[in-house]
Amino acid sequence: MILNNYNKEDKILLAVDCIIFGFDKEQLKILLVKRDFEPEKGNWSLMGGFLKKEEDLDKAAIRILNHLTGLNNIYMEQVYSFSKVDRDPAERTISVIYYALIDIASHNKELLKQNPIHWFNLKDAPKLIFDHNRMVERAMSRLRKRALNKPIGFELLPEKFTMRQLQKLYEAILDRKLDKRNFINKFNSLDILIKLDEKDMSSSKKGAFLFQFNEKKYNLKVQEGFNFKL
Amino acid sequence: MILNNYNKEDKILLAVDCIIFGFDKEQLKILLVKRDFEPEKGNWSLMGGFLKKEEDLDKAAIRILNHLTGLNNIYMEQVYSFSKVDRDPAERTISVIYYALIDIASHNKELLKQNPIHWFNLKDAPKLIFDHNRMVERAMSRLRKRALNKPIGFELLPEKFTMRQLQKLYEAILDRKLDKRNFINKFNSLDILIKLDEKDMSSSKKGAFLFQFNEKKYNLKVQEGFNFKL
DNA sequence: TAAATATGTGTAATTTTAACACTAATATTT
DNA sequence: AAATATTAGTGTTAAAATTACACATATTTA
Repeated sequence: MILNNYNKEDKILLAVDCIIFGFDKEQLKILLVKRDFEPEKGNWSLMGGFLKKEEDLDKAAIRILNHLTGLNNIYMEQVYSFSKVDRDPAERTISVIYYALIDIASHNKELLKQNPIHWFNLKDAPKLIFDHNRMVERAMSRLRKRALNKPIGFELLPEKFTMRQLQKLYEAILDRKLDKRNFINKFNSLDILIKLDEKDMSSSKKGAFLFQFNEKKYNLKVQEGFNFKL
Repeated sequence: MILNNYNKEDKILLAVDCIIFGFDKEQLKILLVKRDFEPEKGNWSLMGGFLKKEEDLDKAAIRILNHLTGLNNIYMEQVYSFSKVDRDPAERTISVIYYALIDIASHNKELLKQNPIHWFNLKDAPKLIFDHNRMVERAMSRLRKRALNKPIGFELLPEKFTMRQLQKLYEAILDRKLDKRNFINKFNSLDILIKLDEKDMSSSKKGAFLFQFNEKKYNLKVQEGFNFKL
């Protein structure tokens, strides 16, 4: 009745496109690539590639990210599949999008090797090929939801960070100012940060204490039913 | 650099599987189909089909739902893509899942025409083929999120409903008891229901007032920044 | 030693959520 | 005709969460 004969069915190209978010002290950024073949040669694009027969989508996303940036062990998450018939004028292609989160500072060396890729501030990213701008929007909205429901600094900040950096990150993702005291109070009440003795002296004369995520404690609490909620 | 040559790439079968949720006074249900071909012939399965070259995923989901149930104008939403290499032993297939919401009572005539399909209570649904049980779980978790962030009765209830029915629906989706008075107070404060003069006499001697969603008002409020939050 | 700069801290008011129990209407039974 | 059984309908109070808000501290540089 349903899938009665696999052989008759259409087979289709399946692309994976990656929305790579990075954070660098102040601004939320996105990594784009200059496309070097037709159609749309020379225009800015997300990083993409095609799914191979012998890999699943998660693997493909990891492979594509790694191939284009050299990066490994990056947090990625599937977001949505785009499938308008004419979305790619060259050929019918479905694109499954993934977003990635990167702490720019601690990965910049690897990245800089690569040629035609560039970090843009999310706010002034250029027009992208095909439906890629809409993909970015959707990934962004997913990122926003995630930020409210899971701690996000694990991936998008250096291992040690100041409260102010953490706050800036949340402000960038949520795109609104947060109150300094309320933010700190809130995070303290969640009790998933470790305050270090070290200070970061780069941002002020007084210096600011560094913190770390207590991932172990966080995971334990989650197991016990804890629900992060900013 | 990236997608350098479309022709070299693998093309793959793309399935769409539908998780069809229904509600019937008390219970959240799911519509399943008995598979009538190999592999897994005779076992219960989600409704599925393959994407055709000339349609996008949303269209395919609508077509599949309609073909198997006769239903039209049903709310559907894309959830996630499943892609494990060996998920379908017959052939490499990616499956994009959609969930649908149906008011069972007002559609049962159309549905009953169809042969090997059956409503199961979600709680005692059978083991399904392939990764379909995991698909149901994921769709369910998406439905739960949606219920907390958007009014859901538009699709899963008859046009006119009692407060008690609405509450039962939310209880079924969220899988926990809610307090009657708090629930009503909350919904009243949202101010998106119309209280009718009519009563439903089927559930009690006293009768219960019927309500309707005020979709126009709801949409207006959303435009003005209103955020439904149960 | 004065000025400049970013850090760090607590309380009170407001809003939201959660807990909770009785009366009303009416059909059915005795 | 009265008693009973059943679901509908309604408000208040306590607790918790969120928001708003201002000044002293440490240190470098002028």
